[in-house]
Amino acid sequence: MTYLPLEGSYHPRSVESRWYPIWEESGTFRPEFHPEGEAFCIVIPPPNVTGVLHIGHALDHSIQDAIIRRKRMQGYSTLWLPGTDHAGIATQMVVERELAAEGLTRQGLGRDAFVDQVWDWKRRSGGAITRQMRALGDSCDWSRERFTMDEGLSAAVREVFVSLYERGYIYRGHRIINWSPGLMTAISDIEVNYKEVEGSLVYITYPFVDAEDGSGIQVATTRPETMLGDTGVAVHPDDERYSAWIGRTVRLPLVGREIPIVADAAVDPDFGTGAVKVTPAHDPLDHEISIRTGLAPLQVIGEDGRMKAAAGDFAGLDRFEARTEVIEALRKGGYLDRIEDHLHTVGHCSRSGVPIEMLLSNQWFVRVEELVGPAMDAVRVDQARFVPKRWERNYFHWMENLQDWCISRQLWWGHRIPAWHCPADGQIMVDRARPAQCSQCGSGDLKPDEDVLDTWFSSALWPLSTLGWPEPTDDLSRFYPTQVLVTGYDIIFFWVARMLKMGLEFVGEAPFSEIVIHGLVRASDGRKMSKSLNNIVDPIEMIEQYGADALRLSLLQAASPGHDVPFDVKWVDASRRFGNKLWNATRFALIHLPPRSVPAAGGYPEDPGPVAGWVLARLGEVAERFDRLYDQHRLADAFSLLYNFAWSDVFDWYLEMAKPVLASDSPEAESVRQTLGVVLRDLLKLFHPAIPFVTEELYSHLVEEGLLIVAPWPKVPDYQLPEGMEALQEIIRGLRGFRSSHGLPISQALRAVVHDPSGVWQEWWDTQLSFLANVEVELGAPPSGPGYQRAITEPVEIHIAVQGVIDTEVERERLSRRLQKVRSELQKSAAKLSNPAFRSRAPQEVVDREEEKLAEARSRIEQLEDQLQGLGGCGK
RNA sequence: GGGCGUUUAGCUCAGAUGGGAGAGCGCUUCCCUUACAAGGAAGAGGCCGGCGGUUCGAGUCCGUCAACGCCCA
Repeated sequence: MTYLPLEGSYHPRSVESRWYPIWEESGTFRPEFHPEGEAFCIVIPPPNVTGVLHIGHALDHSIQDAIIRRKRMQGYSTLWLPGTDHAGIATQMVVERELAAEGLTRQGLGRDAFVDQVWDWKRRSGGAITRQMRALGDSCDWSRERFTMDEGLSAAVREVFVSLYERGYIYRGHRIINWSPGLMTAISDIEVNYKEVEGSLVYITYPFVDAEDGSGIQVATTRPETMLGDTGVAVHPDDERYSAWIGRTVRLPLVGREIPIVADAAVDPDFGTGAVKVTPAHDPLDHEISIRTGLAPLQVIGEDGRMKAAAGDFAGLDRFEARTEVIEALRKGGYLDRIEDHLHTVGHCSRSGVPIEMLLSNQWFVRVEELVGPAMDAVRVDQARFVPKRWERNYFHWMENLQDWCISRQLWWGHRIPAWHCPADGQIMVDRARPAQCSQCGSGDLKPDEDVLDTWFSSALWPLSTLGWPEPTDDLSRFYPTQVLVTGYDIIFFWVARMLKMGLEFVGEAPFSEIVIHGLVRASDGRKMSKSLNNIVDPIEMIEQYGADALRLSLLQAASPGHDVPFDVKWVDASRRFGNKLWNATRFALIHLPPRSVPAAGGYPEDPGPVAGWVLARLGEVAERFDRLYDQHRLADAFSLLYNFAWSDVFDWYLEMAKPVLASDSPEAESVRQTLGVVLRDLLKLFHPAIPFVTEELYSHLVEEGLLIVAPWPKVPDYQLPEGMEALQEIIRGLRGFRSSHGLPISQALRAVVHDPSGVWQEWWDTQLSFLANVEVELGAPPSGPGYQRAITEPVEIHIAVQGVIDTEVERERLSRRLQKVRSELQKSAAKLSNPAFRSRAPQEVVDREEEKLAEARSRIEQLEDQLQGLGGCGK
């Protein structure tokens, strides 16, 4: 293969388009690439098949890919299992909208034809997600891609449903659920958005049946139309205002029904009048009260949001029209006392935007009581650990307050509930396949259940079903339980908890050992991204503009574990600039090294000189800390550490210090050149999990052979930190500061005499000072007389020949400022040390360090004062 | 009402186990030095939300108050 040199600057587009197919075709994404390695598996939180990736996915995937790529390089048999979710409601709506554009409805089409349409739609547009994932660089095993409606996964759903039913954990019940009149289906809590609404509180009198004077009990409600379905009035048992009235009967206005006043502790005496109307069919709390007090439910609002026949004169009206009409009728009848403005929260269907109805409905439920215990224990005993740990508190809190889970949905797109009804005798049969006949009456005329399952039901099985369960597959035994789950805190309840419950119930093991929780990506002002605020950032646009690497790195660096991530394009730009920097550093290396000459592993010099030794020692130190942070999933800290090391230690210091050495024919040149190669190679390796494309590209120019994606993870040998590097850096910074404050440009060469009474000077400093500070030095006694200015005092004295070019006033200011600083340091140390308690109770090493600081400050002050005095001599 | 989180530089945020306040961006000044001006060098800027406590020592631990945010009811 001929070698094409690197372009002069970094263009993410051309680099990123190249590598993905190479990686994929080389089989590196598959666990089989490392058949002997220890298994390491992450299942992806499946994105919604109807959707496109948003910036939150980009964060979620960046973290997963960063974890999986490092493990792959460490030799694990890694599997990142991709897939998508069928997203019942969302998908059905998308297709219905499409049909509507052609003037069609799903009802018109019929169930089977409609479901065919959805599959067709999925085939046409379901690939958007996977294309975007490739653009992001996600290194998942596409050969194992799964979809929740795949046959295998559907079989898992049926198996679980039937098993849970047989164990008595699934039942059909008549309970209060969230109902969307817009979509005509039960919906989950997550699909309900609570919004503050300016409503009103309506005070109504329900007259006592046995009172001649028309007196009665006053109730307050935000939903007067529901009074048509009232079957009682409840007060708190301890409420003295009403205790005498408990047991009396009132006549329901407009309807005439006689209903009792009952006592129940769930009533809030401070709300309204303290007496509440009880509508068991339309309010969960009322429903509970009705069960305790024996009040019968009466449904007056229908599933279409219109009043039912039971609403009498109001039947057929829309629920909001009915509200107005009821108020009017109450007014006419003299039952209406007053109406107050009232701010309250109303649940809206997140998909259709319509206010939801809580209503009593026949639905399928999962009883959670028995499933909760093991799922909590698994977290309690660290079989599954939340990272950061504090999220387990939220988890426990939620698990302790669980309600039975309504799993049926009145949709057509989804897993059909494996139940059959016998019209003859009403018998319901649950089975893996259609029963031949009714188990009770023997009739062969059975009707399948019309409903489908909540999408979360299949999501709850994701780690099991994607690995092949209930079949005893090789993947299942090799990769279950998985190692890490990466997801946002917003779905701990809806998803993570349910996976834990199902995994424990059916396999007896938690599906993952670590649950890495990240936050939500927010706009740079901290607000949520939303269409209405018009502040949504499209990750694909970011990729086109700045490159996937830049997007990934900026997200990873900004995402401290478990916290929300404010997003700013500026960071992406900063990351892209980092890519350019890395690019150019590699170009620099390739000036001094033949292309593809660095070994894929090892190659560290045995006996580096001070410059190479320093950077190698730092590399080792940084790599170790980096690994430690990484293992704790503190990726933001890990990559920030690496970023700063790369830019400051390697690019700003090492590359610069390498230049004069490489230009010389000193014996050190070879190890500096060699080190240049291995340090850059290791940087590329360490950075690869975050910025896979650019690192792979640069690696291909630098390293002999092999792909970076599967290159061995760095193992840096121990190097002693050479003496004198920090002192030299201090001297260079001092000289640069001196130049800067006196306006002496770097182009102006300076001469200096170095007085080194303690003999710390190292010969190699000469070259570096000449190159990095443009100062030629000679060792000698401190020169006396004018024409020299002492610039640095620690650890040596440097007297710069200035020949009258410096401004003594400026220098005086500079020194005074420094003096002030050192004096305050001295004071601090002195204060500490003069405290006898400090000396007696602090550890000896802390005291010693303080002593050192004190001594150092003293000598610096002396020298600075000396210098200032010297200045005074040359006039001001 | 219950639970959780946040409060550190102009902005956005790091600061394990208590012991010399940090990064990125922004700002000021200088420099187109042969990897990179998408760059380099120097620099300014902080009663670490308030109060109280523990401790020889608190940004860090405890209590309390305040503001903001999220979740649940």
